[in-house]
Amino acid sequence: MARTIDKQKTSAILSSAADVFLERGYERTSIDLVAQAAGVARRTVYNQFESKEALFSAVTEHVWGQFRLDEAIRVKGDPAERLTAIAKAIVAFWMDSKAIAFLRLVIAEGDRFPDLASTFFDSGKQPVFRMLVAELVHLRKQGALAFPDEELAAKQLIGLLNEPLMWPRLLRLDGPPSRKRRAAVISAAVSTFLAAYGRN
Amino acid sequence: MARTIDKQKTSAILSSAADVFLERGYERTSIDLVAQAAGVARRTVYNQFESKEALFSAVTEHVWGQFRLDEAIRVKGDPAERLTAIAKAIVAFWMDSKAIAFLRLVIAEGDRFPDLASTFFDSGKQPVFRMLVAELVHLRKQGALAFPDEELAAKQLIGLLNEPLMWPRLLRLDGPPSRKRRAAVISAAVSTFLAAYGRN
DNA sequence: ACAATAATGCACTGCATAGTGCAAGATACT
DNA sequence: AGTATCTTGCACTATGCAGTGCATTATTGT
Repeated sequence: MARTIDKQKTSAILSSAADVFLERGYERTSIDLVAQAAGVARRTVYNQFESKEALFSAVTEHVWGQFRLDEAIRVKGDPAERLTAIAKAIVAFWMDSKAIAFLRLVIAEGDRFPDLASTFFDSGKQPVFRMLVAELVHLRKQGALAFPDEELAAKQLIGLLNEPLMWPRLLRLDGPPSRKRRAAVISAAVSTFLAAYGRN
Repeated sequence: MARTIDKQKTSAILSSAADVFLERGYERTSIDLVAQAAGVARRTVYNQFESKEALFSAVTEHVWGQFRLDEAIRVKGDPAERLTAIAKAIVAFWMDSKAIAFLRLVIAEGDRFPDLASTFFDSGKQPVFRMLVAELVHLRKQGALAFPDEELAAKQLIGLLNEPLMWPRLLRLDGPPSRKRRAAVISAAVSTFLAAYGRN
């Protein structure tokens, strides 16, 4: 063998395709556009990816890898500090505009690519959600919290964060929130949550 | 004049086009599909609407008219009852699967049709939001509630409702919630909110 | 230098679709 | 009945795009 597939071009294609798909959606993205953005011949795209659908799948996996939630969240201290740490992680996840764009894509193309929504959910939301539920159950066992339905409680906390911070961005009505704004929303969310379920 | 535009056909086109656009999105909807769904010649669609974009705009306006929030919300009683009434209205708004589909469309096509998102916000979310804010301010003036930022408080309440009830539907992970589930979420949201901000 | 293989460019097919033109038929007002 | 006007169906243009074939060029390990 004298030459192998150019890995640099492969990743240039993946990364450019990610940009284009995230910005324009599936239908309005042509292979021509992707090739041009990657500085590569269209034929090369087809040499490396079976079809537009295959490229799209590869792209979603690729993009996905960039969003892995930081697993190393320091959860310690009193209940307020522990919940604040998790809340910060949730908020940080959506800070990246690409994460928002990806969510838009999931919502828009979820019908045509059913795996997309479930993968997004399983790999993206679910782990945070599970961690949060586990933490809530832990705190309840300690007697620091009291609530009847831990899953609903977890969703409530997430809603207290996402509705003010993520919604307007999903609808393109706002840019990323300032550090101050984030801190205010996180603080209000944790306070509200603890006022309802805290036992102190 | 011996004949006017057939209003029945016009509304058949609008209504069928709404179905198709809401289900398939803008790009994947062809005028052929719309005409077929409406039981009308494709040429007739073009006789009545300038272009696909014009049809789409007419459709969004038409769909929009079906979603007007019920203005006749009975807000009376103690704070819990008053907030529950508003919460019910918010939840009811999203019960209709077409409202969810419309939201999906707004998110997906907001880029290509910038008016869409702002109109949706101004005519759809904003009125409820304003009403809720006004009610919160009213209750604060009465001394029944205490909070520093009424807009944030309103978003929190909306988040407590939407995160559990609307999100999974937007991502096509769930169907419409049962009456029981809705009641549970509304009750938990109002309780949580009052635990944080109630003064009794 | 050589050989193997990938990248490139270009022509090409095939298909879906937006939008137009037009003649024939249907419809409703007078 | 007569007339104006809308509807319909069909042919047609133009465009964009997915995907393929192939000859030429560039690259890289040996």
